[in-house]
Amino acid sequence: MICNNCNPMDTVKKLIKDKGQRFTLQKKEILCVLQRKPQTVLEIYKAVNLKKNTTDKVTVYRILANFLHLGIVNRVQLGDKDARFELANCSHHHHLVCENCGKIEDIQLSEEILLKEVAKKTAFKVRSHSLEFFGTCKNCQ
Amino acid sequence: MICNNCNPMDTVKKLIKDKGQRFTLQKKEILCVLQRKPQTVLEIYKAVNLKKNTTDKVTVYRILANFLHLGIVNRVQLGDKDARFELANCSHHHHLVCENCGKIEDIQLSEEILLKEVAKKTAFKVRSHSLEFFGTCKNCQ
DNA sequence: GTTCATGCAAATACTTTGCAGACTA
DNA sequence: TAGTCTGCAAAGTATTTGCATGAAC
Repeated sequence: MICNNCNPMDTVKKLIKDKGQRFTLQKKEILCVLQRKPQTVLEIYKAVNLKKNTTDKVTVYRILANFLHLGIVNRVQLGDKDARFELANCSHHHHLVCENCGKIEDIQLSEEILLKEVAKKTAFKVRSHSLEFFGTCKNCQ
Repeated sequence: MICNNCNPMDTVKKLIKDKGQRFTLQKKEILCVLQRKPQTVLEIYKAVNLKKNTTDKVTVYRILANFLHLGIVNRVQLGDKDARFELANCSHHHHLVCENCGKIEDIQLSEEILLKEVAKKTAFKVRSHSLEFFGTCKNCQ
């Protein structure tokens, strides 16, 4: 959806407008916040309202649901209870979640071997997969 | 914790008793239900009360929290919103989640290669990982 | 100006806590 | 019988819905 090689903001703006929807201040701010890392609804809500109150929590829920539907964001589950949202980049990647400081790093792996293994072992047709690692980051060791 | 080669019920009973806790009817029923597949709190609650009402929803929450703490169950996130609980078997495995019928199959893979790749690429120390596949099962194709 | 999106209030759903009575060992 | 566990009630969070006002185009 959103490619690393192009400006996410412009790509998303076009996508939204093409659907006959409005590109509002609130959507812009949430996109901006999401550029940093995968975040929970609460984290996004707080980040957006850090300087001045611009966005209601209900609006965050609604915009995220909308973005999810349009494929602008992905929902990821990183061990803990609540889901996180991250920009849907072209490049497929996985996460390294530090159990000590909560830092989330991205990593790209060659998992084709595993996909082949699944294909060989079962009749299940894989559409997507999620792979997350939990442990301690460099700083926390 | 609970090994495939031994009777889960007896193993768990011993584990609970060793901690000075009671092995109640409610715990027994929840264990029985979990033997089938990973399930959400609501699914477990309904399954347990299918024949006759024996267990309050609050009790399901409490027992699951207790089991989680004792390592009797694991919490797994399979794409959808709510967490599922499954018996913690000796054998590490992953899941094939059918997006059509919701069926969940277990699969064992040789993922050492990926763990080595992570070790080579970063300084992150991996303690555990989760790997789930989403797609369509044999029946739904 | 038209239409969609947001904010507020309130409803609904999910999860946790407190306490008295019931049950396990 | 002692001490833990459960059920019920209620509090605390999280998420969704309805509707009038405000913003985008």
